[in-house]
Amino acid sequence: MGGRTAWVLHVDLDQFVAAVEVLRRPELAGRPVVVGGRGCPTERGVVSTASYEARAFGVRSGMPLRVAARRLPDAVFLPVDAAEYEAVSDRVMTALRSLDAVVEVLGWDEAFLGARTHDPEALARRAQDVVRAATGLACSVGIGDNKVRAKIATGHGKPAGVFRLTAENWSQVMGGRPTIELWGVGTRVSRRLAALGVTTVDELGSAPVEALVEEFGPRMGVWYHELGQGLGPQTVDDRPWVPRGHSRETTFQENLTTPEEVRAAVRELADRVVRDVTDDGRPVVRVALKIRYAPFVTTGTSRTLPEPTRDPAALLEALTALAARVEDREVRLLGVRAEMVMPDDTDRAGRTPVRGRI
DNA sequence: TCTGGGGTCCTAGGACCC
DNA sequence: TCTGGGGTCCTAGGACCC
Repeated sequence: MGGRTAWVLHVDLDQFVAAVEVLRRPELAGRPVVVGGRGCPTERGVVSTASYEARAFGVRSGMPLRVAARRLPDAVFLPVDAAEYEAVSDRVMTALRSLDAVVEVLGWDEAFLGARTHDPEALARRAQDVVRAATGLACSVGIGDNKVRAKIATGHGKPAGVFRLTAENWSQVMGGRPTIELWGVGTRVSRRLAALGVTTVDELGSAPVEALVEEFGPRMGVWYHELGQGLGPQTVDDRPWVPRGHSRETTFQENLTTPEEVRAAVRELADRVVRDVTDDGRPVVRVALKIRYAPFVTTGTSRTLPEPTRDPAALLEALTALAARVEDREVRLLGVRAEMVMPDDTDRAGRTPVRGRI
């Protein structure tokens, strides 16, 4: 089919978690809905997703629930129901797979589509149609000549729209914007860039790569330089994601104060992680414990096992042994993690250094 | 304002080996 | 005796994403 060009589309559900809640409680439509934690706005926890009505009052993802409740006492506060979002997400992805495109799942509410077509906008509209037909949910679609541009384009299409971002309009659309609007640049990196005199996307793209490498290292320095030019990977990969590990963590509503409490909590988390890796089926190579001391100081400790093992008793022993390294101070959070052997055919080479698949 | 939970990947320094 | 350079593994910490 000569002439068809390769496109990357990025599909992103609009206010996914809040929209799913409204879907099963239609009476909430039009009301400010805030989903987060256990749904109790006086507890420790943050906003997972706020509906557009709640966002109008300044409520944002990541905001402490207590702050959200102060801004918007009349909002509907709901607990996170991961099982429900996963089920709806499965229907979304199944709908997308009915299209003539390669589908790479990025998380509950996001996917890349790879396709060769004359009319990417038509494919985008079809994606919106099949998702709406299957679930009743709206999504936005970014169209790009690579993943970076497609992903960033989506934000310009929200809500429920389609936006195209390619080499042609990259500089016009993004050139004057702050670096933090790039996918993979957060507050820390944008601040370090500003210290180098780089504040806009165009400035990042034209900065000397040596200076970026000196500041951020050989991989990240080069990656940021390319990001500034809108360059990025083009390959959409539909192979199922293989997790590197499993972890469980909890923030305690009241800080733990004794070693006995810490041991018991680690034990409980370790039980769950051992169940998770047993379900997964691969041997564990490394175990780790994350500790957040009061008021908010995070640290960690880890150990590579003498040899990979699937034995639940040995894993439990290795995980709980890490608890002995916790200092005798008030503990706000504990987290337990196990990393597994990766199958031989997992190619790390050439992978995007953009993190966070889920 | 007072900061979740589940992830991934990168960097740096020290240990150890050749 | 005083000292190189490179490679790999381990651990801790940092940053980012959804």
